[in-house]
Amino acid sequence: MITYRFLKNPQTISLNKIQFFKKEEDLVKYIEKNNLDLVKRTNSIEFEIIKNLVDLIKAYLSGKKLSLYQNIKDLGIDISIEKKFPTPFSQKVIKYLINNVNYGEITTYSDIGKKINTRAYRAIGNVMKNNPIPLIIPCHRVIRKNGTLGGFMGETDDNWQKNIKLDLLKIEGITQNQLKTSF
DNA sequence: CTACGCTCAGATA
DNA sequence: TATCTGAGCGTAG
Repeated sequence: MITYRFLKNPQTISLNKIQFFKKEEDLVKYIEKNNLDLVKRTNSIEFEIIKNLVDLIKAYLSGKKLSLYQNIKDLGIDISIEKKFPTPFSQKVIKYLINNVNYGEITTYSDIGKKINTRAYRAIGNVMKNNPIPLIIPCHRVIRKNGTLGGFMGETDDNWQKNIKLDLLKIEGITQNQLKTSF
């Protein structure tokens, strides 16, 4: 699910979150709890932008080699990195990730630490954990130094969320032998 | 200040 | 190999 706000001046959308749900039931609950407005707005600028965004994500998921981050910026969609990552440390991590880890590449928490000159590997993981827009900010491309996957969307145990991380890497052409185990 | 975490290297069996 | 332990450090409360 993608949540956003529609901005009036200039007319564009501000991306809020991208979330995954294990069951449809969980999605419905989330919508009710947060009182989300699901009305379709055809024939509007808003609809056009959203359609472009969804088309982009679908293209990416079907294997088209494109930088979601760059393409989405080109659509004029507001991502507000600085608001989503308010601290200097988290901005360093995310900016490194965006600017240096391209489609089909993987890196490790340890590598990022070396590049930004810190040993706070777990803290780097915590930044990723707080990434509200996975896929677009490609934290799925960051794995552990020993070749195992590491966590994804707040989870470190073997579960559906790590499978999503693995699926995304497979889509980008990462092969099993670039990872240590089947996980 | 305390507690926690998408980590890591080293030790142990 | 698998599991445990402490170091390490940014962040939220």
